[in-house]
Amino acid sequence: MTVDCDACPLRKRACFDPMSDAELSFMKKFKVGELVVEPGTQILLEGSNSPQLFTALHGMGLRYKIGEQGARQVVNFVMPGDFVGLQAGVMKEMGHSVEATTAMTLCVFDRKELWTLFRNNPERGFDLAWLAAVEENFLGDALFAVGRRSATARVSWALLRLFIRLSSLGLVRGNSVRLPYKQQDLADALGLSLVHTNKTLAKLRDRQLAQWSDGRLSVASREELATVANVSLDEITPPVRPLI
Amino acid sequence: MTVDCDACPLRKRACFDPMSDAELSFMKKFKVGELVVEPGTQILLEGSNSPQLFTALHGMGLRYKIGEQGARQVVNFVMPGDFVGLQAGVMKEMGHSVEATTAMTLCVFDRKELWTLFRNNPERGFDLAWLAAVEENFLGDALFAVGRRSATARVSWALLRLFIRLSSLGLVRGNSVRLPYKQQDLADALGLSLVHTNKTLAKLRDRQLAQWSDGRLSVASREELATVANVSLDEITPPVRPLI
DNA sequence: CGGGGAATTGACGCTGTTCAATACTGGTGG
DNA sequence: CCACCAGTATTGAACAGCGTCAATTCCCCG
Repeated sequence: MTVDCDACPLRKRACFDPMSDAELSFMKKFKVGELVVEPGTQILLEGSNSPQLFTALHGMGLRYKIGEQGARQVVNFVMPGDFVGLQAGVMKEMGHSVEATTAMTLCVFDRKELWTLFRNNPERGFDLAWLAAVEENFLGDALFAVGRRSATARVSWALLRLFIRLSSLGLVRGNSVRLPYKQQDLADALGLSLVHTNKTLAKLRDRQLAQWSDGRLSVASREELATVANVSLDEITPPVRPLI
Repeated sequence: MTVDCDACPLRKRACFDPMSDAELSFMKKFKVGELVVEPGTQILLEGSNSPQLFTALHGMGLRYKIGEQGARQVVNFVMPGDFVGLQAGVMKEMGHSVEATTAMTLCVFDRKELWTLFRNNPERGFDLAWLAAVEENFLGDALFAVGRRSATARVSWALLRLFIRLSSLGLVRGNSVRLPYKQQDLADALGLSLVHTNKTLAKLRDRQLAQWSDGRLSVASREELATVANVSLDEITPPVRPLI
């Protein structure tokens, strides 16, 4: 009982480019199935060469790298609409692992068909390059945050970015949204220790800037949080992007 | 007096995929000229939408972001064979600025032709996605380095990565290579202060691990430097990649 | 009732920042 | 030819942001 692309709940979101009929019918062929996983499941492993590519449909996850001594760097958060496995599809292997944080369901594509995508559907190929460029752009921002911002600004930046991203997906109710990660995940994304992340979150809570507890994130004023994070709201707002 | 793609000195390098005759003839049409700039010249500006895309032919440069208070984060180093402007070509605007560190000459492409590239030359389109994926992969590594490594390991990682990269371009003579950057550039790439970068470089010099002075970098033993950097040599070695 | 994962909080100190002074270089104008 | 200057590299000293260690609490689950 899989979701038909015609009825895809993501397509209608304003944060994605509208899809032409031709593209839609191509996607229906391209999609070969669905993957449903429980929380904690590894979806892709760093260094592996998966035969399958995915687009997240429901649920949220993490992209991360593990270092020699077990240090973990979270590279990005996976949300509905995200394409997963581009590196495996285009290069030899993945540069990071992907893991489900909540229960997830993902559209499954056949890696071998990726090449026919580029040949027969150049627009979709262009879109894939777009996605890669957006990801590159984000990682540059993350690098800036980790390299050049204080702990308070860093945490503010991350929370605001997550909040706005979830907002564009239509998941924010009022001024709060479900954020099903652990403090350790955020710490590993920002290059901070768990303890200091916790204390920084407490400070933001005290200052009424952002409240994240029991898996829900509330942001009273995006503008104030942006001020603390030291970013302008529009440089943090993701562009409308293709859905694949 | 521009360089003809037939005679392109980069194409022969083993670090680039060989180019078919068809690809070669396409590149000759795609290339519309050359840009020659002096050291310090801005090539692309963050947030701008350049009508032109480039491939570095000679010389070296920097990709970087500037924050609100003038903080700078170097996002990558530009070397011969690097494609510059992908983000501008595929998204609305560049996510970072690009500047020439030395004198540079770059092949110039017309941004409007990018779309015909995807349509008429799917292999080249695929290659562009590949390049974007490689860049994404690198930024993930950089994020890991900045987020999770000590200053000594970080500097070692960067020097080793630069060294190996230049080595694959055939620029290393003996065990040393020209590295025309300032310590400030390296500091801004690694999220360190200039002072501490300087002291860390001095330590590596004392320990005979890496010597970088007067614009030349010498590495006696890649293995030892890799040990200090806490990486394996092959995870730091760039893949053979397409040249565009 | 017991156990394990996550969040929280305090104490302590190391790693890296900031401030500041010095030296060295090539370039410029008198 | 030399004084002067700006940019870069180097080094020392004081300080602080953040990491590490450790203890406690809360909560879910068996």
